[in-house]
Amino acid sequence: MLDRLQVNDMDLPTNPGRRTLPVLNEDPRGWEVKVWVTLARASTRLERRLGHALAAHGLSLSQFDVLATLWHGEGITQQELAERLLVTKGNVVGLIDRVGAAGWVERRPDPDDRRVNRLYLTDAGRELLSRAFPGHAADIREAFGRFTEDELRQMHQLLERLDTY
Amino acid sequence: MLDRLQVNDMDLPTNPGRRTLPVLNEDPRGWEVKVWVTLARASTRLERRLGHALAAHGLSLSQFDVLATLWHGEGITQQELAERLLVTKGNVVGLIDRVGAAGWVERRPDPDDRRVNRLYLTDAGRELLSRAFPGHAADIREAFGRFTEDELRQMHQLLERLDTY
DNA sequence: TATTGTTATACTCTATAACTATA
DNA sequence: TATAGTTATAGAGTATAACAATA
Repeated sequence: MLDRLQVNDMDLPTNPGRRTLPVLNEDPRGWEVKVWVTLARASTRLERRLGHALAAHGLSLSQFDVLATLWHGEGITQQELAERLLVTKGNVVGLIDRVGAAGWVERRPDPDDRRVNRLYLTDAGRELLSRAFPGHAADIREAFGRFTEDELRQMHQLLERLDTY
Repeated sequence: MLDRLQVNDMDLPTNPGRRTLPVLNEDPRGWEVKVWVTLARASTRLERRLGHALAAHGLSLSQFDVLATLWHGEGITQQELAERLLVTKGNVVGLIDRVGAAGWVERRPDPDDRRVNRLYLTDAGRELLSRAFPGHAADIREAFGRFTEDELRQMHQLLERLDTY
């Protein structure tokens, strides 16, 4: 497994197209900023690591998200996908163009509403996902390996509440 | 405060109150994947919200990170900045070019090692940061507003462990 | 009129790698 | 030889906005 990646002449984790991470710890009155900094940093580092692993399959993290979303609900519209991925419908066009060009996803016109495209995994897409997912899940489990199940439940509950504020 | 964000001609749910984004919940044996999905989603949503607020100051989240990092340690080298932001030194050149062009950061040659640049906030940069930071911190506090201090400590502790796995 | 998807534009960020000038 | 920074390239993601087709 790869712990670090040779980048340039410097050791760094990787992942394309995504943001760097925050760094500001000095809020005098509360833990909120500290928690956010740590959250963002942990998230970024995991994104880099997972993104790098997925790159071996020719997938970006965003593209993996598209495929995994379709895996759960084939036949959704581009608009629905946009809402789930928290991006605009304009961005979805580009995303689907790319995974479509790779042959993993296809648009099918909705017979009842001619404005709508419904999205489906191709056989190749399903196959790719079933090839990529196990390692991906294993990487995630490794990252969380030091937590007890109780702690994982706790984390999940806290993050759900944060996500729905 | 903004509850929804006007994106395009679509209302993008800045807080859809429900569904999980990235996207794979079916790991039969553990909570790890679920926790990661929730973590990534919460992080993404907060990034979007905070990034949008910072844009009012002409700052991207990454640029804010640069400024905030220098606020903590002016005089660091580009290489050191790269390590703190978890990006390559090549990427740092672009980052500093941009915040430098805006007049917020300057490179000064190290007198003892002529390969090295040391980075400093300009007065404008310091002023911008002191203008942008309070609202930024307030947004963060608002996002974490539903947690008790005890829960915040808990979260921080859990995320620190995750970050250093 | 409202909605779905498309197109166009501009910018930011990231990855990779070769290059320079120093040390 | 090794290190700090630069340059070059390519691509991905995002934000914004106007547009066409359809409802």
